Amino acid sequence: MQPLESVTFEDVAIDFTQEEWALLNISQKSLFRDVMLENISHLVSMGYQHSKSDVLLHLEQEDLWSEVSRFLQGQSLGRENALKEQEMVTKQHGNRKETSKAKPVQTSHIPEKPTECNDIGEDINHISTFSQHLITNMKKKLSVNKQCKKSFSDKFYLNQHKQINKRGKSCECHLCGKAFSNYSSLRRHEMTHTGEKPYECHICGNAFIQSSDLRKHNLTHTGEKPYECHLCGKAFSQSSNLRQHERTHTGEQPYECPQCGKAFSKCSALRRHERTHTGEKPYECHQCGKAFSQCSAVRRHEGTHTGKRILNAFSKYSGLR
DNA sequence: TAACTGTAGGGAAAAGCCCGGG
DNA sequence: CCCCGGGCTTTTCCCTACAGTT
Repeated sequence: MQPLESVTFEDVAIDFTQEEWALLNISQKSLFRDVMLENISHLVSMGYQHSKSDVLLHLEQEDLWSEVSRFLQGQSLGRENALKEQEMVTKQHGNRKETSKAKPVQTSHIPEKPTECNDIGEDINHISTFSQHLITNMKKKLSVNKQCKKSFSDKFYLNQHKQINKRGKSCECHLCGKAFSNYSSLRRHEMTHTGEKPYECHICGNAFIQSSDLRKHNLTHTGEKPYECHLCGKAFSQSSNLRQHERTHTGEQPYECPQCGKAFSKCSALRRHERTHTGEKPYECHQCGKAFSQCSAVRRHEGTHTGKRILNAFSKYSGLR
């Protein structure tokens, strides 16, 4: 059995820059706290010999550090060491910016701009959207770590798991935790995070991850519709669209509302229906602000404003009123 | 009764993503 | 490992019909 010291704090750490940290609200910081404490406790429970500097590099937030520090002291430090280390902590913490800079770049969240996430290559314009995005990624990482916790119950397996990860042969995405049947699938999936799209349409410039997606897209330029309904002869560019259409013949309704049991032939119809339960009205009239659950309902309603305007104008000029 | 609204059926186009086989 | 074809899922937009309400 391999010694356990191959496990490092990096393996379970989640990093935030100070800018990112500043964008989080209280509950988000609290979630971060929970995640970090949970991860540390997993390591400690497995006999991880933590070094404070390890931990410090990942915990740049002052208030969080004091909490983690107390936790670690309670968990595994002798009273003697605790005092010594607290000294060391204060020193390092005072220099944390330098320490942070000196650290090799291996963190997953170090955006160059506060509103750009390198994790998935997304540009996010709104601050609240960005912090929400950060927290989503954090939750994803938490779920990954939770999976690890399960598998790490066996120390031998933990080491195996680490070796596999080191070799990069795991078919599990390190960003979202999704598992794949083969390495190629994983590689392709990773493109969805990196934004890499090697197949570009020479007509409109749209790019795609897979060649088959580009081919599918090309049909929109050629107007080709190779899939024909054998019942009514209607043609479609994609087989799935034909299948969708065929449900109008078969009456198949595979999408069922969990609330009332009503069934629908397509997913979007169910989504739309579900808004009648939630009361969600995402579409708003530009003129009067009235909200509607369906886009087309707003458009129809907006027409009544236009109609009124025309009527008013007519009345004005015709002297009626 | 007409106007308006809520809701649902369905068409169309397009994209994202995964799997299995060659 | 890559390419390809096939398939599933989802999204967005649209038009329309029908029933209920004001």
